[in-house]
Amino acid sequence: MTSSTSRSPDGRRGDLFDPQCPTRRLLDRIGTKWTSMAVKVLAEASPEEVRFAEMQRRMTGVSQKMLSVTLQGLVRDGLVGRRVEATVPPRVYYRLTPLGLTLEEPLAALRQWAEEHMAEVDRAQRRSAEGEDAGAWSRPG
Amino acid sequence: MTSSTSRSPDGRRGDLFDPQCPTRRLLDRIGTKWTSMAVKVLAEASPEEVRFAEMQRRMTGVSQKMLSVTLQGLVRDGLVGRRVEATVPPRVYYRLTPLGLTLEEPLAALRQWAEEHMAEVDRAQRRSAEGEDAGAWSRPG
DNA sequence: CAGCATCCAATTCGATACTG
DNA sequence: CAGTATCGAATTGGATGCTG
Repeated sequence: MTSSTSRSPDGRRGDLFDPQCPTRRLLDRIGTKWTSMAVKVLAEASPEEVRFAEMQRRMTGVSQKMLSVTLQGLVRDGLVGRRVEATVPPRVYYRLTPLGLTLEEPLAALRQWAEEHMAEVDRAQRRSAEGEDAGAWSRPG
Repeated sequence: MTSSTSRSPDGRRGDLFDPQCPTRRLLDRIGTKWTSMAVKVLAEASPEEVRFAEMQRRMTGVSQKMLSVTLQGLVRDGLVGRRVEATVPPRVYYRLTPLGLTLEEPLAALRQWAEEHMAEVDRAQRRSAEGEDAGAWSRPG
């Protein structure tokens, strides 16, 4: 109800195919390289907090900048909470909010799908790579 | 099948933090702009097939090129099947494979989350935009 | 320690033109 | 109709240097 659906060029219903659509926006977000990984790290620790450096350690390959950007986005979205200890040097802790925890559920389902089925995807890819004609879904037996 | 998490070859933490990891690869894929929307369109039609032009019509804003690239990826992954009618002009039909249908389930869960919670995300964003100090996750009243 | 600013490389996307 | 090819724009990601 935030914005009353922008008009599609062909005037069709503004389902989820506008850039404004929640699903679209969510997928845009979790599609960014490090977001879902950050959520997972925080979910695993939950309800414990995790410090910035610790997160970077667990998210192999993430740069300081990208972790920072990613967490900022999650905090802005209300999915992650941020707590600063004003010590020297400062310590910053993150953890999932209750809202973030609810997101972890469908995200975990997606991970499970990946672990169960990506091998099959790999096989399909290999078949395609071999120039299999793949007459479609009715394979000549 | 579930508990045998994919371990990295080097036997490290083995979790899902290598680029090779299935989850990572899946998220990379569904994170691309049009993939999940294409899956949704095909899922809605399933088990009926959908023609190329019809898909483009339903996916407002997608260009021919991007739809083509998106569908090629899905076909290569074994998530979508493709059938060509050798007429003139030719007709090409797409539909989800059984594997693709199983992906639609967790994807639908994600969409549902988005529809239920993105309004809350919007509110959080607005609060952030107003320069709320946000002393952390313990908010007063 | 945590994070910002800047610059640069890589990828993604879209518009356009062309083909069978 | 359903693509392919190509180019340029926009977005994204990564490395580095600097700050409190």
